[in-house]
Amino acid sequence: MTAAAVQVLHEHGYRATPQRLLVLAAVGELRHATPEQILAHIHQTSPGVNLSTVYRVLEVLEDVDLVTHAHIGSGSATYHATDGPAHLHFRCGGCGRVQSLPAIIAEPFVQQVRERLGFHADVTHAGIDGRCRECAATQEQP
Amino acid sequence: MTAAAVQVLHEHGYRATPQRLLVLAAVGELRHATPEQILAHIHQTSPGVNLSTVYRVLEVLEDVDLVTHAHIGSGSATYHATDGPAHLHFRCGGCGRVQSLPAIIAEPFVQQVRERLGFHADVTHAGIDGRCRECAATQEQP
DNA sequence: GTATATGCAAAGGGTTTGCACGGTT
DNA sequence: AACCGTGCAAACCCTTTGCATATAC
Repeated sequence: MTAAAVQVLHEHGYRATPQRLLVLAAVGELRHATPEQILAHIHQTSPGVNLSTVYRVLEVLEDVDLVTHAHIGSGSATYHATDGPAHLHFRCGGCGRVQSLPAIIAEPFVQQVRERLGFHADVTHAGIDGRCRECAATQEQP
Repeated sequence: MTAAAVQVLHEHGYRATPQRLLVLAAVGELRHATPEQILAHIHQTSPGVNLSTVYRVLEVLEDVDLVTHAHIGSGSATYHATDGPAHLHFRCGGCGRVQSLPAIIAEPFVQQVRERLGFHADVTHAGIDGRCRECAATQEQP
């Protein structure tokens, strides 16, 4: 898969640098990671990489559609690979855990919004806040 | 209504200061305003008010449930009064306009998420990105 | 060899905090 | 009169940017 990524980068006129492949690998392994988390993961094996590089690399990887980000909660954006089908992000305000569901389940909703406002909603871009089963049960506060 | 707000503040042990009433009024008039926008509005009549006060006041007003905020797009949170029924926010990535719909239309979706994950989704807290009718038609880029 | 990426450090926006003064109760 | 709330300034986090060096092509 890393070979495929090199391919994609080249096709878009980008160079395949170690940092770019490291970030891509980290995103793939972590699923839903912030830039800081990605850097921390990379530092376990490659301590030299810089945070600003992670930001710049993520921009490139989004441009070539290997990665997307979603705004979840109030903190940093979280990045994830665009390998599988589009999905929604549910972030628990109690424990911070992020769960996913295929984006298709929101289709009736998206359809209704389009009918009523003419608005084309991208439900994958923003995470949805709430409480996971466990935290809802234990009434934890955020 | 400002008298009612004074009442609510007092009930929660907060003082009814001019700044708090100014912020509440601004939020009511502006609908969907960022802290900066709220401050700008207030400065038209009361130039002395400080931005950090706006932040602190918004925190208080949220605590007593006179105001809520939603994260829309990548910028600052936007605040709005909790007078009407809960609603969803749709932000156009083309023109930046924010439209609303009653939150009830998302109930089937919320229900389905609860069934499949046990997750209690708060769909009002995060704005939904997309394209409004006009911008979707003209294919504008963000 | 050349243009692009990186590391570093500094700047930038938005938000929070410490402190002394001022205002509400 | 007591205490809470404000203004101001500085600190803070996250993200972006300028520049010289390093590196993929």
